[in-house]
Amino acid sequence: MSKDERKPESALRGPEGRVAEARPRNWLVPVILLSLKDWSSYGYELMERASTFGFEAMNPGTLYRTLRQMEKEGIVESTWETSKGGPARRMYSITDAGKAYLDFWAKSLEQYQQTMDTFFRLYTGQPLRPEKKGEEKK
Amino acid sequence: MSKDERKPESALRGPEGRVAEARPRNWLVPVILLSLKDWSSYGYELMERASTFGFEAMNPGTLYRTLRQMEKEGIVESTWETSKGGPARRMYSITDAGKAYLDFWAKSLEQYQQTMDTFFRLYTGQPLRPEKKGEEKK
DNA sequence: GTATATATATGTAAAATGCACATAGAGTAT
DNA sequence: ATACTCTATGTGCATTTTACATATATATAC
Repeated sequence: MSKDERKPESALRGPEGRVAEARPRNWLVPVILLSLKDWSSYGYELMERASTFGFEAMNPGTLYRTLRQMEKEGIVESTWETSKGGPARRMYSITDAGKAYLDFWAKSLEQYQQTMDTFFRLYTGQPLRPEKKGEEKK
Repeated sequence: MSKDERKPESALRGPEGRVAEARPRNWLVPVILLSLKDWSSYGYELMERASTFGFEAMNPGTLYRTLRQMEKEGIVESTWETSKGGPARRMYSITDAGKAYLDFWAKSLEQYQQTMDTFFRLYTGQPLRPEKKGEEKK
């Protein structure tokens, strides 16, 4: 990735100028963990792989900072790799705690997919009916 | 909803204490708009309805602030309703701009779902394979 | 009258994200 | 040799989003 081909990552905006992009929060962490689950890797490479998940506009600062934070939390660990040509790389690998976290996250994701399905059904289909005065819950 | 049965809204945390919730950012706005699309409503009621979308732990402060902000942006509008018993309610209804915004958001949400599907397929199924040195893209 | 449910709101802090910039090794062209 | 580019990692600061604690007021039930 050459230094000037980075796309601007300013968020999409809807008709009213408000940000209208369904981006998950904390998405970056699970993406990194999933990547590291099978092959250890380093920041620069992870950045490129992240595009697979729609993270094309990934910003280096955020990625590197997140990696360091994740290491502090014990879900990844790193060592310097100086053997290959070019600048040294900090090679990251996932820890057992990291795997556990990823599993946990995946479960949470399942739940959220259901929630979004509900949203869509209501959006495209039958309207959301509120209780009337006489039939309040309990 | 009585004053003390509010659940703590601290986010779900994974094994390492890290937040593990696949909720998209700014989720609240489309949820409100979808609710208002069919029936005008007010904050307190919206809060209860929001639970339908997995917003059980919605916090009043955030909701009311968001509603005011949305009004400033012109995607909802409000009037005071004093006719009914109890404290006055600020009744909100969706504007045309709000409908447009909701449509816009829904499109973005579809993309988001695809991204999550991809994530899930990679998580459960075939591993994510990085290019090896000899076979770089292009 | 005082406790409770209803209803709206603000002030402040913390967390997440974005943007701009800084640094440096190694290879390639001039 | 030196300038340029690609690779690679990072920091500082601002903004946006979300969370937490708390304040206020009206009506009804006891």
